[in-house]
Amino acid sequence: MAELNKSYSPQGVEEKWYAYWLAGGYFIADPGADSAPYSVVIPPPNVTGSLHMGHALNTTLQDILVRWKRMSGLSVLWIPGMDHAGIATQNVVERQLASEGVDRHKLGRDAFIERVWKWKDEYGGKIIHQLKSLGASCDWSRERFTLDKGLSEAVIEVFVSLHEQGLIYRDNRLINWCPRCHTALSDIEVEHEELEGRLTHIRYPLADGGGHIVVATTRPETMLGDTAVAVNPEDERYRDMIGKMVRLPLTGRKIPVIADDAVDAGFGTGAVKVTPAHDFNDEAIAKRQSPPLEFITVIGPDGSMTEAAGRRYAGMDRYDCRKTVIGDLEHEGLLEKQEKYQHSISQCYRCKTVIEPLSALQWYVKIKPLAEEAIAAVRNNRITIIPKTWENTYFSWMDNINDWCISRQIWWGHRIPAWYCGACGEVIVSRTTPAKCTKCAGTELRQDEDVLDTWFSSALWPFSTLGWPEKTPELQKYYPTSVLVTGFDIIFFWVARMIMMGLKFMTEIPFRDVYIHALVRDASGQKMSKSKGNVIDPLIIMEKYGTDAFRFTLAVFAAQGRDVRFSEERVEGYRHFVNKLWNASRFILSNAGEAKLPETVGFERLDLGSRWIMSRLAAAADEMRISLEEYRFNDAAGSIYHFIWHELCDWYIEMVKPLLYSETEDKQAVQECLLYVLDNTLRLLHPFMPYVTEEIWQNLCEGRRMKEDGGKSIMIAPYPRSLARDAESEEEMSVIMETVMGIRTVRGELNLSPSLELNVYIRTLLEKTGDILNRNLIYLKKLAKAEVKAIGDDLKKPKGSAAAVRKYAEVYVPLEGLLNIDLEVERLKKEEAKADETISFLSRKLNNEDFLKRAPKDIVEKEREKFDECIRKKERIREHIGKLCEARGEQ
RNA sequence: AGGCUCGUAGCUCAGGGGGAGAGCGCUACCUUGACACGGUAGAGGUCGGCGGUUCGAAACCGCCCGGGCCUACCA
Repeated sequence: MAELNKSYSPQGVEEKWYAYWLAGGYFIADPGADSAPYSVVIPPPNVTGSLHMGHALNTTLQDILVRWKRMSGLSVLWIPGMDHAGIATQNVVERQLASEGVDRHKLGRDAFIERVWKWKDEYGGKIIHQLKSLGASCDWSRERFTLDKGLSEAVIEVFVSLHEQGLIYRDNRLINWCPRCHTALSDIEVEHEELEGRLTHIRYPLADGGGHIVVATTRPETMLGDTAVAVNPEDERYRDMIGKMVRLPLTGRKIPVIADDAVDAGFGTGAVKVTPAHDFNDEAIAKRQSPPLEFITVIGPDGSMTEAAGRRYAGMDRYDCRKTVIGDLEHEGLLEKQEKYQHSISQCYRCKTVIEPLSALQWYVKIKPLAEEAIAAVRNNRITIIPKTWENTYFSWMDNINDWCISRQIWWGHRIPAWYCGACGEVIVSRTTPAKCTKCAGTELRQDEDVLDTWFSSALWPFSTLGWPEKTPELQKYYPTSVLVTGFDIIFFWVARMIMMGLKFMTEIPFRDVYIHALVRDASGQKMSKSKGNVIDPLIIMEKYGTDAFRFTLAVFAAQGRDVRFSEERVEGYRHFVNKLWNASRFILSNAGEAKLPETVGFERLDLGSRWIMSRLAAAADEMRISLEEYRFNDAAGSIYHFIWHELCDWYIEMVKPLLYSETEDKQAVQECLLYVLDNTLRLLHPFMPYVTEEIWQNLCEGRRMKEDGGKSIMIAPYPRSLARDAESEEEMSVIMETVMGIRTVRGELNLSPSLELNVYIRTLLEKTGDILNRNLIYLKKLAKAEVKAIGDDLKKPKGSAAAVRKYAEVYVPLEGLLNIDLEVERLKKEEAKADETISFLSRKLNNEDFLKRAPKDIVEKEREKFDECIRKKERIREHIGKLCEARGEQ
């Protein structure tokens, strides 16, 4: 065996084992396997992306599940891949072009797309390497990209098929337009932000000269496109004006005063200017009127004013125009006032540019019929959302869902499979490029210039990545997938749409569970963002503390329903844990002698400590399994942490040292037990800390495996389960532990040197105690540095002794010559006071008739026992104090 | 405006009807042959406030205060 270094350093280790796993093909799924499937599709990161904390958490949690299931014997497939991120990627490449003084229109569509692919090959997919360094055990042989040939075919199939079923249609209405990205966006791609703006009050003179009507607006520049002023029909103030005309300032146009219920008489002046072409509300009002109001588009796709805005304003940027309009109104004496006003503005989720509602012809998915089934799937628990509280979010969105605008005016993406006939205007939607018009047989066909929303293709991800529409073995074996692990921010973008599409095209849910994990924030709870400058780069953390410590920290933080506040100190803390494990392993391996790693260890030949640690190992394994089954990653991590540090290291390793350093018959059994426990511990921990566990495990196995037939890697070693518990040794061990801690408390509280061996007398209070202690004196000697002088149930406390009073026993430490007795008296008085508090609390409770009558019997019984126990304890403490005072008097 | 969520040790957070837990930090002592990235013993908390339900509330319910988030077409 190679000598292990004194402390663990991850450098080199991580790369080595990742390469080893890849070479061994351990990540690769076998659809032909007999074992039950467990499959996960990664939420595909953007091709433009680089690893952030969110990815790190997301990937770590999936990897934990996947490694755990793989070790548990399931046929595991974890599909990785990336999303082509239409708008984001196009933006990146357009910026690149701009720096060369070119724009995409100059370049032309084909050349541009070629350029994006080139970019993708060169820079895209950085994140894939980063996922690998996190340890992600994805099946890279099945990596997919949303613009792959296969996935593109799936997209076309779905589009055409939905169109055939009347679920995709084309319509002209207001859309969310990003003037910078130059494309339409769906409702959920728009972010709302509360900002302080201004509410401008403008006078619109009545055309008949009889006064004016004041309207209030946050967007004065749109007045140039007003086609009405609306008031509430019930509003007495304006009732007479309905039907009259007003003169629209700065334009000379005359527009009517109309009535509409949507107007809130209590807001502003109670009169609203109506700009149907630039406001969603106004559009609705316009369409409700009969005849419908006119739409005048005064702002163009680039965010500047159109000719229709008037010669003075045409070509102006919309914000410059706002200033100009206000100035002009003021000049004409029509500006009533401007007041500060808090309101929310809509911005593009990619570039934060303020959205401009524009009227345009776009493609839509008719969503209600799809949503109904998707709602039902969650309602009937065919799909479980964990934590359950996110179901509310899902339902409330799905219940109020609007049709999905899926066309984007960009080039990078799946081009819409629709063609327009130049001769007759027919729209032909087709899986293949049509040769001639289906209506007039004209050959002058032009394909739609637009591409589909990126999310349209990612909605198909759970089955398109498995080969659909082909009937592949993968699809057969691994659909539906087992779980989707993701953040809440994309419940709408994906989860909901994946469910709709899965149900529609596979007639089956896409995943059984949806695990919604937290958002990673900075230490003060702020969302990490580049603009705030509070981003912590996971790669730097991994470099600094090691990937294992980082992953473990994420897992420990990942409690359900709460966001993660990331703090570097905790990563450091868990790096210490990695090092602790490393050193414990180092100890075990260097003290295992010639022992082989046994496949099982029989309890009968083991000492108490070994039986105890075996039982505790079993307990930890059970806890971890239950926790992982319920996606309680933090609890699973906590269990193994506690086991390794506070049971294996603090107690077991310490207590077997005397055995290992001597030549007793028990020695080999202990060595085997140590190896066995280490082996199982590493396997339990492996899903959380893949690298260090592999590194140690390989050292452990070298030359020590009884059989050489398996064990190439810990990642395919069986996950421990159903190990045997042993209640008796746990019970016995707790007697030892209590006793040891009693002696240590005396030592610590009285400040006796750790190197000083103490003479100890023990009075046993339970029948079994004496026997247990007598059989295990060696542990007391080692763990408490105590020489036990006498044990007995009628033992008298030696004069001038300190005492520790426990449930099973009282421990006496004669202090003669060790220190002054005053200190011990003081300490005991503190204990007495504590006991008094407990006694008074419990007696109040036990004197309460209602409690005795109504509380469950076993609780009452337990409280009574506690009370009795406490009374006895107090008596004993008093006794000790008395004796010490006596002794002091004699001194 | 609705909805969700959080408030527990100095800090970051678990827990959850039967007198409070972890990590880090802090104090004292300790270079004991795995580990000072360590060991032992401690200190430290009216579990945000007020009501209610209950024999019993930090936990369940209501209100309030204070954070955070998500939805929504009040111009």
